[in-house]
Amino acid sequence: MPVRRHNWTGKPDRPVTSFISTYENKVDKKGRVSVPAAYRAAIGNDIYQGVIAYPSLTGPAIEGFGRGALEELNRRRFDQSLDGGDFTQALVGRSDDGLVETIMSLASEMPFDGEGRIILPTRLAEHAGITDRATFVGRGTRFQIWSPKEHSKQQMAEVAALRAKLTGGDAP
Amino acid sequence: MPVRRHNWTGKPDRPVTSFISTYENKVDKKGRVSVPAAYRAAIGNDIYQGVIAYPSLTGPAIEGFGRGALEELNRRRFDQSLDGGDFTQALVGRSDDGLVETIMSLASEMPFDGEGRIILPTRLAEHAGITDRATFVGRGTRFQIWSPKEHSKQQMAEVAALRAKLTGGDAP
DNA sequence: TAAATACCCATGATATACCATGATGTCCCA
DNA sequence: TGGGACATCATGGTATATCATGGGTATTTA
Repeated sequence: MPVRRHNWTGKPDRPVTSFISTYENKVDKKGRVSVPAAYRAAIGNDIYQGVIAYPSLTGPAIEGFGRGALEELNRRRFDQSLDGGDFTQALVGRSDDGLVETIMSLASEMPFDGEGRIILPTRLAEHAGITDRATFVGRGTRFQIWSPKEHSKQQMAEVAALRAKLTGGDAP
Repeated sequence: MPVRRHNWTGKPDRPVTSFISTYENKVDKKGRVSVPAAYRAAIGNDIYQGVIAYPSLTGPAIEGFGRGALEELNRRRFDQSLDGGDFTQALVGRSDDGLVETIMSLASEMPFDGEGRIILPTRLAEHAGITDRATFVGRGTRFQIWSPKEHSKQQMAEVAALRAKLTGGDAP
């Protein structure tokens, strides 16, 4: 059993690995989905082999991270509150920081099985409307999981908006 | 694959490489194309030996650059949100950052094989109308891949526009 | 004890690594 | 300066490893 250890040296010892491209995978009747191998490689250096996920607050999707990124975020949040002398926040949190804390409470750990699959918790799957297929969407520093149908709608909207912005206005 | 990952010291260990000139290469029936040796040399200092590409949002072409550039971009994005104390952005992204996030989802990683070739994903090839030949076009900090036919049209249009601007009068 | 989860092995499809070859370009020396 | 030796490059094909997927069985949890 791997011991949980953390790197407290202060600087990340790995790149913020990039999640790119989109993949559509099958959800079997046990609720398992393969995380795309490219994503696993990006997470691969984490001690904890799995992903952290929580329901997106802006749409019917699941947001996913490697555990390393999440801990990096929390560590820096903690450090910052100490550096600012706000020990109260470090200990009990502060109300106007509620968004991050709410997200933490909504997050789930989803460990890989031997083949690199995860089990989508029903709560998350329902939020994203995922039944038999799941679309993994790279967003650079994190990734999302969509139902293929919702995602194709979303992607068309995104691309259309960007194209309008690039061609409609005076593009650089 | 025991390839050592990026040590990510933070500063780029390579100059801003330049992609110049135009090359037309063959696409074999497996979808492989040789990346021009000159481009490979420009990317060569990257630890990741390959290119990142995504469909151009403004035309039938593929945009490409080295992977190192991508990691640098994402690392900065992540660090900035953390350093700026905007932890929410690190978690859910921000709407005005949509360009980067959409491109990440559209992008593909294309590693070199032993001979310096890449495999054009069908989605990208179709977007650019590439079938059996591909034209690599250097654009300075990045490059593009066109179907030869589309490219010659595009190039004629570009040259004509330039000529008009230069001869037709003094441009603004 | 039933249900849910973790662990193990199997398999077809596909992508990757590896090897081979001709053509073109470069360099060096007479 | 001519020409040959050599290196590099683009290209083609085949063997191998990896990946996504499926299912069975042990093991934990309620």
